Amino acid sequence: MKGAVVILEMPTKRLELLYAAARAFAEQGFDSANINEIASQAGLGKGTVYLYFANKKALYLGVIEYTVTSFNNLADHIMALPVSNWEKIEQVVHTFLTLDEEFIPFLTLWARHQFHHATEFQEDMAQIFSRLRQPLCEIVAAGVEQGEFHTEYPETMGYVILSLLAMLVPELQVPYGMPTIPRDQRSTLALDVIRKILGVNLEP
Amino acid sequence: MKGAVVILEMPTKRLELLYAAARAFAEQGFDSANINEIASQAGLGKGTVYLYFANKKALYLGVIEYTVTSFNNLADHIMALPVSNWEKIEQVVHTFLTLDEEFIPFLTLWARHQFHHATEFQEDMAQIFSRLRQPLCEIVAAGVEQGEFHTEYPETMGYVILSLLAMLVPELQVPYGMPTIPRDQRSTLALDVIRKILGVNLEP
Amino acid sequence: MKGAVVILEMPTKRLELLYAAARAFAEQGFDSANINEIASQAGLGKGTVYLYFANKKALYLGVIEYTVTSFNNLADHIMALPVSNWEKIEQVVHTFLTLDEEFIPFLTLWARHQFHHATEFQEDMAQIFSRLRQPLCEIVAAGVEQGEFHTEYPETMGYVILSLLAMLVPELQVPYGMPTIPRDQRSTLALDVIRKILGVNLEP
Amino acid sequence: MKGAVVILEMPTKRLELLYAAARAFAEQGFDSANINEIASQAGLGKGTVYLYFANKKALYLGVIEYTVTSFNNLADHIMALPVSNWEKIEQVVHTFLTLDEEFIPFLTLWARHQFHHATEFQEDMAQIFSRLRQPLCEIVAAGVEQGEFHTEYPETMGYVILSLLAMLVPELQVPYGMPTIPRDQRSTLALDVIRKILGVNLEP
DNA sequence: AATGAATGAGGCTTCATTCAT
DNA sequence: CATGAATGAAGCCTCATTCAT
Repeated sequence: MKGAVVILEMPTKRLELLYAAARAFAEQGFDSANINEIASQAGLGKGTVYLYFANKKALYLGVIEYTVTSFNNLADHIMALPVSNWEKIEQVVHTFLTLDEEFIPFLTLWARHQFHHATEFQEDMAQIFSRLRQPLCEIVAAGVEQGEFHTEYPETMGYVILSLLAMLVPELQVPYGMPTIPRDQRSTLALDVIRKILGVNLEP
Repeated sequence: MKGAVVILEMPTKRLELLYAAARAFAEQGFDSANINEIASQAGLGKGTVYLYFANKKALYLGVIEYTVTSFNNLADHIMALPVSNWEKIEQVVHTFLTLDEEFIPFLTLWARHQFHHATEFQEDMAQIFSRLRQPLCEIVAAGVEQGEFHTEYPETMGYVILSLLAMLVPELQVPYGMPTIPRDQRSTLALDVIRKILGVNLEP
Repeated sequence: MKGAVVILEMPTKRLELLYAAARAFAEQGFDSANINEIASQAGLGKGTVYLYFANKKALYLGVIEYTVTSFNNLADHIMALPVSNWEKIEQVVHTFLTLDEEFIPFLTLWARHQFHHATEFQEDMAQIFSRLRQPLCEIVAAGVEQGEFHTEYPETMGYVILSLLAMLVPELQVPYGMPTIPRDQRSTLALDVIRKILGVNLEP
Repeated sequence: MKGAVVILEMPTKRLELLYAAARAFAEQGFDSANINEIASQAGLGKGTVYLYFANKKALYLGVIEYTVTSFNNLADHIMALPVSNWEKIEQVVHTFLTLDEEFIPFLTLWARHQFHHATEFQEDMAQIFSRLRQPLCEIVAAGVEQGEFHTEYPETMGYVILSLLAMLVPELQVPYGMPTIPRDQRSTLALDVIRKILGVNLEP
């Protein structure tokens, strides 16, 4: 339950609820997910959910909130490392592609909102997501400024790279569509493409 | 109602229903979309919907089916052009980035299922999506074979390019997040990145 | 279509409608029966039904009306025969147990209302059924008066006999429950029981 | 609520629901009966019905199930009495003709299915009704074997007697049709006819 | 006289939410 | 803090009925 990303302090029950809810929302979507089932999965009674969250929407937003905070913790950690921009990118890639399994539901929900226009609560989501750091954007921008990377649209490239990473996580992809790249080749592939996109010179 | 992509022959009522449904499903998702409202939007009574589609699910699948067929028509057209692989890619990029406005809802639904693990009817969706051509994958594969492009993962790169294009359509993005690239720079940006990814030599 | 009981003059289409409706109502009940299906069975379009009957209820009452009239025709015929009361009973038994197959649905509807408190339109039904002759009641009453039969409740015994006859028609019985008496023994059995009930002396 | 026939143990709410449902189904039939109204009659909210029964059909079958069990309890009691077959018949007649008023709806539903080919759920009904004891059939068969009664069709005569009893309960009859026999003469009349049918010698 | 496309009232059912314990 | 029995709003779907042709 406490993956590397979890630093937030909160009562265990609330956390269990967030994880159970994340699984349900990721698998079934907001409307189809069932409060009763989420409660059971969290080892709680149906009514108890309402002691922690005002209603279903608040629970959903709580999950998203937790996701953003967790991602930010990871980002903060990487951004504070005393390494080159390229090495930071390597860190982000590695971190993203080796996330703990029980964090996948949060990743799924994040991807749904980050890239493809999920329908729930645009306004509230915008507010929560405004707090989300985009380390790749920051790194690319810094790298461009320092002449390490070359691109005219640093921020956009940050998102393009993010999207690339998302495509390499099979759990984020539909069963049909893209072929699955073997686990051990994902980082290599990703870094290879990123290098091309950012015009990074191979070897000095 | 008849954008460039619409070639299918069908009763006007059914078509109006598909467009109204696509708008509703894209905006609100399957569960939240309201049959009654869709009917009204299509200028029909609630009950009339059921003359054309057996139930809400069938309506949803009908929309997806229509989307796939429309995309395939576009793909067929481009793939039949007697031009180089790179020029075909230019065609795909251009077509994708200038889709008719009333096709956007279909595009939204497509993206939701293509990239991010929508929860609706996985089995039925898989069957319908198995018919979807991926012209970019085909073009990249052909280009690699003919020495025009260079990559070790042609199919994956096809999807990466697709994802890149999706990111450049503001209607597919959440209001927060990625900055919007001006309309007239999108193709240039896209082609620039694609060239790098595929290792295409810049004309002298 | 024109069994022995049909004497009423009416347009063929209306008659076909009555027969189709009788089959549907008998098999599925008033609520479950489907106007569209009845129309098809009668070789008519859905809308045409409403040229002959104001609505579903009127169609149902039309069927009942037709049933009553048909039964009365049979009764009138038998009651006019110049034979003994016992021979009239034999006639009724014979007629009842050898009704034309296509009259069975009407028989079913009649039984449903005669004996067991069907729920539809009590008021209207009462009015229509008030026209129904009960030849067995009349015969028993006459027989008692003439010393041919012996019972203190002639009318009730008329209904008891009627009920007995209904029990001997397999199409009126549920698939579980009462055993089916072979066709050729039904009259014998019925007459035997009736004789006992009415205290008719065996042989002269 | 607890008539002589009620022995089953079950939550009060479920029982109230069964009684309210029985009344509604008996009066209006399966289709016309309204779940919302049944719930109100039982002093419950609409949604509560679904805590006890999966759907309308299950509620209906629940009522039938309860009916069969109740009847069987009565039958078991009578069949266990250490008295002659004729006295058992007297018991059945008495019991049948003095059933508690609030059991009448169950009686109505029973009669509808026992005798007249109700249209609801033939398959499920057959299964439930296969559990229904027919004490009259059993008694007649025993009586014939012991030389107490005389008939060639014991089982059929059991049903004939049952039908006779049903005719003597005014609540089972339509308002038109058979005349109502005064309450205090019903047993006498029934036993008189039964004696004749079964060839029982009149006491000297 | 005949049709069937279109309609919308009505009813079953689900499930988020409440609240007495 | 915890519970789950009870609720009723909301929405899908059916089908009798209408009406333009």
